[in-house]
Amino acid sequence: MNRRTAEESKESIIEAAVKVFSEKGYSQTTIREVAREAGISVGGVYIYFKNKEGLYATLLKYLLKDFTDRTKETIKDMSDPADALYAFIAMNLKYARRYKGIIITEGRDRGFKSCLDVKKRFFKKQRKLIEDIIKTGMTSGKFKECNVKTAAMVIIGILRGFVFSLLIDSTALYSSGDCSNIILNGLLRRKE
Amino acid sequence: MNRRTAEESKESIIEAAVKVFSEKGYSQTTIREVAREAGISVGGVYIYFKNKEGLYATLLKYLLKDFTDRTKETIKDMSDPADALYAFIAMNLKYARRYKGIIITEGRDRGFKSCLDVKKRFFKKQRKLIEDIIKTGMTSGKFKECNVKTAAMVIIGILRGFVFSLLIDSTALYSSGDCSNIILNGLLRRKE
Amino acid sequence: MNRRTAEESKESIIEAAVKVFSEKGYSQTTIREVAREAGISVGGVYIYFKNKEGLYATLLKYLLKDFTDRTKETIKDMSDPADALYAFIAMNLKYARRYKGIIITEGRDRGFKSCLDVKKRFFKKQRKLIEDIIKTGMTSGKFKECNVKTAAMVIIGILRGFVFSLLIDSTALYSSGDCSNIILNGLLRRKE
Amino acid sequence: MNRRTAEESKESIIEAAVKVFSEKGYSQTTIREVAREAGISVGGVYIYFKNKEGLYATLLKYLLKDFTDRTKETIKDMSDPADALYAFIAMNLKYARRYKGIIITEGRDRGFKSCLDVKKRFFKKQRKLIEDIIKTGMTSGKFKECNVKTAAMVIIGILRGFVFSLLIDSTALYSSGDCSNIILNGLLRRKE
DNA sequence: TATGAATGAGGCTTCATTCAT
DNA sequence: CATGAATGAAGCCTCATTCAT
Repeated sequence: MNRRTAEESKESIIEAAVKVFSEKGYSQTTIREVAREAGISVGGVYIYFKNKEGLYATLLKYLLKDFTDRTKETIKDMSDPADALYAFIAMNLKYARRYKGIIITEGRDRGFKSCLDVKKRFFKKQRKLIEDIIKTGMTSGKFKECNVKTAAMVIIGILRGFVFSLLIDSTALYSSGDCSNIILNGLLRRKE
Repeated sequence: MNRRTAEESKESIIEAAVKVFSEKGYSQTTIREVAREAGISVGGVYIYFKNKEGLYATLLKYLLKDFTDRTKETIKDMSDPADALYAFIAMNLKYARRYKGIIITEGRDRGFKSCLDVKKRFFKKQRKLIEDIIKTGMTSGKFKECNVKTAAMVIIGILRGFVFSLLIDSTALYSSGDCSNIILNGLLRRKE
Repeated sequence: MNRRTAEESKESIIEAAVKVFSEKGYSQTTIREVAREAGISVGGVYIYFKNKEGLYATLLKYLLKDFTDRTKETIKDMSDPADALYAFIAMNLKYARRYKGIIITEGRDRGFKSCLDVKKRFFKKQRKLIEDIIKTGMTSGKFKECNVKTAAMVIIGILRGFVFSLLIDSTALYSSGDCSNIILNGLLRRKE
Repeated sequence: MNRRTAEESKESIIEAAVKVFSEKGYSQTTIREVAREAGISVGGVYIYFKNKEGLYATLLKYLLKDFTDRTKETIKDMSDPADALYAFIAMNLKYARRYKGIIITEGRDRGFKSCLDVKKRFFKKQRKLIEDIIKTGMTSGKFKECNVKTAAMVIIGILRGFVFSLLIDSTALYSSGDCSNIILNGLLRRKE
């Protein structure tokens, strides 16, 4: 009846879930809709995932790992920290647009330990990436001295904020360039 | 049986709703719980509000207006734009901590036109406030020349991001001071 | 729409539950059917009972208490222990016929601590009643010396067995008289 | 892939089913679990059995026949009816402990005509065995005169009750000896 | 206005059974 | 024969909303 292998089915469910959760958020996503989108029956979803939360956690892991990998790959060979930061930001904004419903998650998933852990680990990795960029910038003299950890958190905050803004306006907001520019230069006039 | 006036009842419902929605987010909040918190019956809520969405929209209006008013009041007499920006940021972070469940809202409320409009209007006002600060800074020569609108949006993004970060770590993150510092000075070393 | 008071509704649900559980046993009873039998909606059942298990536990308590009370009342004034034992047995068989599906419960409810506790307490009371009868009989010299506790348990076993037999044959089996006779006299011929 | 013959597979399924049904009862037993226990696939079960009910009926037949055979074998050469009755009771209690989940069956299987028939036939055989013992006892003058059929049913009831008691207390109850003693001697003091 | 019992649609999940391989 | 992915009906439970009092 169905020609797919188990692996294919599981993947199609994850992909469907990415799509639906991303559009609707956790609470508003129904298993039925994920199943329909994946071309499988409702019961079929439960062959591969323990329950809704388990599906969501798996999807998160899958998505965030993919994102981290791509980001690392992109940044890897950049020597100029400003370029790297720019690339990092661009990458984030791109992903954010696509997966806003997942990145920004609603209240309920605070209760899902499995999801929280995945996210925390992800954000730790992200912060590490930014911290490395900033450190490199400081070492090379291109960035000024600052508290690396704090700076990294602020930048992550900026990016998160972007995602949230998308949920409200959904139209293009500031571009990666504008964003990077402010982060790099600040608002204050240089005394020169 | 109940001594409250209609106005009092309505207000107590809104206050209860602020509390509960803020803690649990939209989907996880039940009318029953709001009613209990407000000391009114379930049916009573529907006397004052058409439905859950209507209650939420009203609450948003109430909360965001209150916030805008307070912010304006705080900033009003500050002459130094850096101070004003700092105050603005501090105010935001404080509110964010308190009302994270409402500020960050889940997928579903994208579907609530009434809510979206309220939020859009609020963010427009907020942006206006920041833009004014930046303009003042630029006029006075304290801030460098930049695209005011974009800068304002980026700052708002930073603040939104902070709220979201709260939902994940819930522990203190960066302080208002750290945040302001980066926004004002940027990461790049000044050539001097 | 519905003129019943809350108490009436709750009672009608319990009565419906007694009927349905008794006919079908726990697993095969659906909340929907209980609700229909009680003339209430499915959701209505959950106003009064936390869940299926809770409804079952309540029903058990209700039914078993009623039974214990009636039994005590019946036995109370009987001076002849043989008469009392006979009455006790008759009472049991009568109830058993009516509530076989509840008295004999299936595997699953072994997992319901709340139910088990109710049943254990019930059986303890029952045993106590029989033990008192036997003791009285022994004191008066009408019953021979024996291990009271064991004898009581055996008698309870006999009665339980009767219920179970009903589930298989459902037709009348042995009468209370036959049953009492064997318990009282045993099979062995008296040496005289 | 699988080296078993058809017969071996079928047997391993029955044995697995005996184990699982006995532990969990009919409703709580899933075909999946039986299959896993039997080391066969879910679909494999349906090769040998029409459906869950069919498997259960077969299992019953298998189990009860085995029991009847062993009981007959045990009793066969006993000349003293009291000894035989004692052996019969001991045998029953032993089996009951092991297969309580099957002996005591939940509501649903009342609907399974196939199962009912199997059980009825089994109980008829059991009763026949007891009746023979009692008759022998009466003929030899060891047992007093009584209604053989009724006495047999009461004894069966006692044994059934024992099984049910196990489901509630699960701890040891009365021993075969205690049980036999009461059945043989009754409670009433002999006038001597 | 106020109450809160009642409704019923809809969500999550399980599981006996089927069927393509 | 055997596999196990897939199906889909059905069960439990929740909750926004209504309405008789």
